[in-house]
Order: sequence, then C-alpha cells, then structure tokens
Amino acid sequence: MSARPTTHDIARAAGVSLATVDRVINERPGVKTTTRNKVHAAIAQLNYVRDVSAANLAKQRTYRFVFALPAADNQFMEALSATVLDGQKTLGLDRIDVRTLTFPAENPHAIARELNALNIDQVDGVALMAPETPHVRDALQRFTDAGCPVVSVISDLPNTNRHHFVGIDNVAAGRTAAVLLGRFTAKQNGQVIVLTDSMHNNASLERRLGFDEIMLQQFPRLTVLPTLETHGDNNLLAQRIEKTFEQHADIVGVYSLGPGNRSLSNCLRTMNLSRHPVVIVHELTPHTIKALRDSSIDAVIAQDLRHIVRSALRVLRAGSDKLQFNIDQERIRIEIILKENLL
Amino acid sequence: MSARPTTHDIARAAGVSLATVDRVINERPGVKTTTRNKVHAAIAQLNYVRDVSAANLAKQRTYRFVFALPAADNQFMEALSATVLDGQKTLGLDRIDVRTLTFPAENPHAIARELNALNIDQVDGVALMAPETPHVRDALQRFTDAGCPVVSVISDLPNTNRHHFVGIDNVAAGRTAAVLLGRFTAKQNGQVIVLTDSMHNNASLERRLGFDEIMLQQFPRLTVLPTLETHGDNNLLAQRIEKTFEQHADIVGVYSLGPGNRSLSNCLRTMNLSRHPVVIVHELTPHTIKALRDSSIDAVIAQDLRHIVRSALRVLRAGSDKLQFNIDQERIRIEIILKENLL
DNA sequence: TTGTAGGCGTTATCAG
DNA sequence: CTGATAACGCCTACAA
Repeated sequence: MSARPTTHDIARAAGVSLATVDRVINERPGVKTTTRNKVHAAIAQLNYVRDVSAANLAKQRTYRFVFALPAADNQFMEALSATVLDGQKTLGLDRIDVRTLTFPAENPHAIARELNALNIDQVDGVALMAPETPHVRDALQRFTDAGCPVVSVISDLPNTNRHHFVGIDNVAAGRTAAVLLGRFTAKQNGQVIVLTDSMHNNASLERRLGFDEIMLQQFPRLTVLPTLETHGDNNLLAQRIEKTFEQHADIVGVYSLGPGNRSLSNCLRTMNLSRHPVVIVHELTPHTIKALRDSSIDAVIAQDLRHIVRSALRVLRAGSDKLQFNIDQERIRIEIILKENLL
Repeated sequence: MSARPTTHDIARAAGVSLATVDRVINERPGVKTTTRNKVHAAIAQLNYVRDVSAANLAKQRTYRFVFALPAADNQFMEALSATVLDGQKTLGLDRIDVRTLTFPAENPHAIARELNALNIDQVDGVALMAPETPHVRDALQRFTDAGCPVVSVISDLPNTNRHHFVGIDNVAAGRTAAVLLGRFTAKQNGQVIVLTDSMHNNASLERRLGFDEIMLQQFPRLTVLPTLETHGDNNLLAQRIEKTFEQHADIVGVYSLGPGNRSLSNCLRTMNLSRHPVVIVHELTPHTIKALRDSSIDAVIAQDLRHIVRSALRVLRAGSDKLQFNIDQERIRIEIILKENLL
C-alpha cells in the first residue's frame, strides 16, 4: 500500500542526514555509536530495505561475469551458447556484463589455461560447464580463494568448492528415464542399451546411477547393458550399436545419457529394425524435437536452458554481493517431454 | 570494454535533446519522423541499450493490477492464491501493486459484482480465473472497452475479448494424460474413469477433448467412460466412483480433470481394490505430491504457478504500456511429474 | 563526527 | 514538435 521507505525517510525519522544514513547502511566508519543506533532503530521501525538497483546505479557498478563453455559441437551446446548470448542482451541490461569463454570440448587443459589468464579483480563471478580435472580444480580454487563466486552448470564439479551447482539432479533424471523406459516397454522382457560420449562426465555418471537403481528395483525383466562410450565418434557409435543388436536378440530400449542423439537416430533408422525399441534421450534440441514428432524418440528428459542461465547469473550476482539466495527458487526442474506436451 | 552509451550520448550524436531521445526510445508520439530516424540511427550506431534499472527508478509509475480468483476451496486454489500473494512481495518491488479479489467459487455473480464495483481508472489491468458467464463477460467488457488489459488465467474465457490467456494448452494436456495413461496401463484392456467437478469449465472440457482424441486413435483397447461430474461434493464423488467400479469389471485407469483429488484418493483407498488402476491427475499440490510419493497417483500434469502469475503480470504490464509482448516467452509448459522428478 | 551538493541513467513536467 | 529541468533512491566527494 504505502510506498517503500527510502533513505530520506530514515534520515528524517532518525534526525540525521542522508550521508549518515548511508554510512550506517554500508557500515562505513566514522559514525558515533549513539547515532548509529538511532539510524538502526529507524531502519527497523520503518522496515527499510535498500533499493539495490538504485544503489548499483549510483555506484556505477556492473557485474562482470564469465561464462565458460565447451565449444559447441552438438545441438545442445549450440542451444546453450545461444541462450547465454541471448542472456547477454536480456539481462545484460541489468548491469551484468557476461563474457563467454569457449574451449575445445576435448581439451580441458585449455579451459584451465584460459581461466588462469583472467585477471581476478576484473571478474565478479564465473559460471562454467567443464569436466572436473585437477587443472580445472586449481584454476577454480584461485577464484574461490579470492572470494569470487563460481557456479558449475549442467554438470557438477563436486570436488571443488564451487558455490553452487545450477542444473538438474542427474541421479533423479536417470531414475526418471528408467521409469519411463520401464513403463513404456510395457511387459516386454529384453535388454536395454545405454550410451553416452564419455563416462568421465559427472552428469552421465549420475544419470546411469539413477537409471540402474530403478531398473534393478522395479524392472527386473529388463537387462541393462554396460554403457557404450562413443567419444563423440559417430562411426564408433554406429558400430557399437549394431554389434550390440547382433549380440542381443531382444533389445527393447535405448537410453542415451548425453550427446550423440542425431547419430543414434541415424543408426537406428538405417538398421531398419522390425521392432522399434523405446528410445529415451536427454535435452530438447531441433533434432530431438523432430524425433519426438515423428515418434522415433519416445521421451526426452530436459532442463530449461533459459532458467539455467538466468539462475546461474542470479546466483553469481548474489554471491558477488555477498547476499544469500533462495535455494528453492534456483532449483532446476527435470522436465519430461513427449510428443504431446512439446512446446 | 568502453562504458555503455547513455541517452546523453545518443542525444549528442543525434543532435537532439534528452527528452526527444526518451520519446523515441519509448515510442511516445509527437516526434517528427526525420528526427526519430536520426535518433534510431544514433542508437544503432552506438549500440545503445537502455538501462532498465535506471528506467524503473525514474518511472515512479506503479502498475495497479487486480487478480480475481475463486476462494480457495482446494489445495490447488490455495497454492494459486499463495503464489499471487507471494508475487505481491517479489515483484511488488518492481513497482507492481497487486490487489486480490476473491469470490465464492460457486457464485460467479459475485465476481461480476466485484468487478463492476471497481473504479476503472484506478486499475491498470485485470487477471482472473472465473467461469465464463454472461455477467462475467459484461463485467470484463467494461475493462477492455476502457483499454484496460484483461488476461484469463488457468482456464480460458474464449468468448470474451480478453487480451491473452495465461495457462497451458488444455487440449494438449488432455492428450498428454492420455498417452501416459495408455502407456502406463501396458497392454491391459478395460475401462477408464474420467472425472471432474464440472464440465462447465473450459479447462475440463478441453482436457477431455484431447484425452478422447488420443484414446480413440492410439488405445482402442481402453474404453473411456462418460465424465463423472462431482460438483465439489465428496460424497457424490465416492458414490459415483464406487458405482462405476461395480458396473465395470476391468477399470484400469482413472483420469481426474480437475479438483477433487483428495476425495478421489480417499475413495480409492477405502475401496481397497485388488488391482490398482493407473491414476493421472492435474496440478501439483501437497496432496498430489504425497500421493506421487506413495505411488497412489502415477503421474501429475502440472503447470508452474509461479510462471503463470509472473506471466500474467508481465502481459498486463505490457498491455498497460500498450506494448507488444513476446508470445513465445509467455507460453506455459505442460509439465509431467512422476515420483522420480518431483521437485 | 556530521552535513551539503552533485551525479548515476532514465523518465516526467513543464514551457517554448 | 522539441528542449530544459527536476525528480527517482542511493552513493561519493568535499566541506563544516
């Protein structure tokens, strides 16, 4: 109803000047304890909360964040990069400067080097998606030691002291995939193929974990085969899949933990199977959307990239201001997408 | 790296005053086309982006919106009200004043009366969830005629000229429920119960439509029974469900289109069935969350209330400023929630 | 130790 | 149609 109180109101109520109020609010030295108390009393009484954007405007403060991502070598990474770029415009207007750093997906040393090259007091926060290697860990340590917030995105870096992880609970995502696969295969017995580019990736690891957990518990009629690692090699992927189909007569499901869904689709199509397995993959991309539409993929487990980018930026901003953030509000949902609820 | 250009820079570059730049930027009338072009050129050239926080600071404008909802008589409505209240604080600091109007759920006349009692030039926008009755239609007409934006929420009012509908595509939601129910019932034959409080409700109607569409197409092994309308009467609900179970030997699924999920759960529990039907309901509430956890509900079709409230407010704000809004960005997702991807 | 005056980038209100 | 000028809420000199 009534407008928010301002520093003016506090000043008046406390019988002091604006500058003094400011000093108290920002815990600057040079204020008598008694007047400080008066101000605090007024603040409490009027229920004052300072207008951060006005403060930032006055301070000319801009947040300088770095977003480090592997170079896009698939549609998902393309979408993620695009979302970050888009965020640069959308939220870039909130006094947030986002600088993107890309590194060759297969060379985590590169990202460590790039991070090390950054001047720490020109950076207010780092968001990154990267594999957890010792080099990366060390590079991040430098930031966290300097009080510069770091968030991991999409795939966590559990053995670093990143301030937060922004992404889905990948174990739960694996469980979700398992339930869908189990129920969608109806009462059939048979084998399930699991594949990803690399199990050196935290997200893949956790997804497999959750997947196995549910499969063992609830769907003993299905046998989950060892994970096929494709290392981004489409031919290798095709070879391994075909070989697996030769070795097992009753493959009823395929769960793709990571990238490579276009190759997977191609491979399955060219094999021209008489019975189509239930296919569950991760991430909404132009390809997976199309595949949902033509029913060559049965379900997609997704995470909203816009949410992720915004959340990462919000968390970094909070960290940079040494403020708490509402952890519930930053939780990323595991989305289940079928043909019917696309869009 | 160099600082962002400001309106001053634009003004200087275009050889006009601050005020003119502002007029152009905010698409206000009263600027010669030639000067407007000059300003636009300067904006493009200097790559100007306006500082939203400064803008908001300067705009002491507060939007006065009304949110009209039926009184909470179930957990979903409670959650919705709570979300609106919460929005009052969260976005309330974005210079948005939200006033809530509640009316007895069973008495749509009341809401029409309350809307009519509002002074139109003290309101900048109306969001409402209400049944579409002639009274409501007339009441809304008064607002839209006055150029005051109106958005329908959750359940659409297609025969009014509300500016926008904020909620899920309920036909698609019905289709989604159908696919899940169909696949989750595996290969079983049998009947499916559909129930809701009232089919006078647009959302229920559309959901049933989509549900039937898929059922007929894809699951001929299942017979969908006529919708049971419970009119919010728990005893009636229990009676009808029990009777239906007596009349049909192979009920394998239940789809609840609307409220009444607690009663449904109670009823099913007390019937102590030997074979549990697949149960699919709408909306995440404390009850449905609990029921997902204990597996008495198999899937929930949900919509994110926070998104809905925020979207409604954004759309109203755009309408109130006579601006376009990005319709893609305001699309509400149909969420599928299982036990595994809760939270 | 405290207060005054000016500015941050934008918008609003007047005149012209 | 256009341009000064004063806000908005806060911070930072500098002066007292």
